[in-house]
Amino acid sequence: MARRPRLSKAELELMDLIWERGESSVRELQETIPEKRRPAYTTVQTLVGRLEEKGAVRRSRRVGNAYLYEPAITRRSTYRRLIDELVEVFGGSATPIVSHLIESGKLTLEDLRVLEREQSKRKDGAE
Amino acid sequence: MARRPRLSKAELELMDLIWERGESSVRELQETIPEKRRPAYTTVQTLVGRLEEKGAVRRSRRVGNAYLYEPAITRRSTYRRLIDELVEVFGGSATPIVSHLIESGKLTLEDLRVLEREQSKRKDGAE
DNA sequence: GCGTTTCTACTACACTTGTCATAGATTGAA
DNA sequence: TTCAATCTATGACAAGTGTAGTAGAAACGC
Repeated sequence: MARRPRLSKAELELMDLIWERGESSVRELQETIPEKRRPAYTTVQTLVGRLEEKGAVRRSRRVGNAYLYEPAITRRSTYRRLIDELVEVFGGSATPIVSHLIESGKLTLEDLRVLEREQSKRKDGAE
Repeated sequence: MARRPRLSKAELELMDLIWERGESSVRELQETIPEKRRPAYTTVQTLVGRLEEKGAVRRSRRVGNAYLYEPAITRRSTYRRLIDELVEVFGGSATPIVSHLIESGKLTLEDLRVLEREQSKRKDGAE
């Protein structure tokens, strides 16, 4: 029911599939997961059930004897929440996070420049 | 024992105090926590115990009948791990994280420019 | 219509996390 | 030396998470 429920790691991964595929059955979701780390059918079923309880997905319709599920929250708001929580750990400040990203090589100077340009442009448009 | 153990939220907050204060007793840690959200003494004791099991702190010495604990891992490597895990959720890409930070207003264009300049400088120095 | 397949509903269970209580050991002070 | 204060050791417990099994309902193929 929560607008931005707290999702666990496994739930998040499942949501990614659901956002990607849209309306899906438990079977489809399970088979979409690469075989190497594919959990049992009922494991996926349990996770989808929990996602439903949390208001992250809803049943859209029925096909055969199976339910189809669709997202009830957006990827955006979910990721947003994740990041907000990380920022909180960092005492509310975002720059240390970016510094770490740079140091770990995950974010290059070039990435920064692109982001900066994009942002300048957006700002221009807005004014 | 792990070099970069996985710490829970409460454990992380406690580590922050320990990094801040250095060598500390359970009592000192507990009393350092703002009264509004200060947990019971034994709660802190349990958390410190778990941190010790995880290899995040170690007993440094004894004062009176109490132990003092000191960090056994660095803040840096710990934060690094947190961020690496978030990046993983984002499919290994860091730029969406920065985009979100910008959108949420946690990171300004000015922050970006500063970070970029710092990074350019560091790179110059390295070459 | 009836068996086979496929779903859902429900239960289970070990591990982690946040929270704390109780019991017994250690100290410090009178 | 003995008692109150303070620690440590240990146990407990509810909620959340990852994982899966079983029972019974529903649908599909013939």
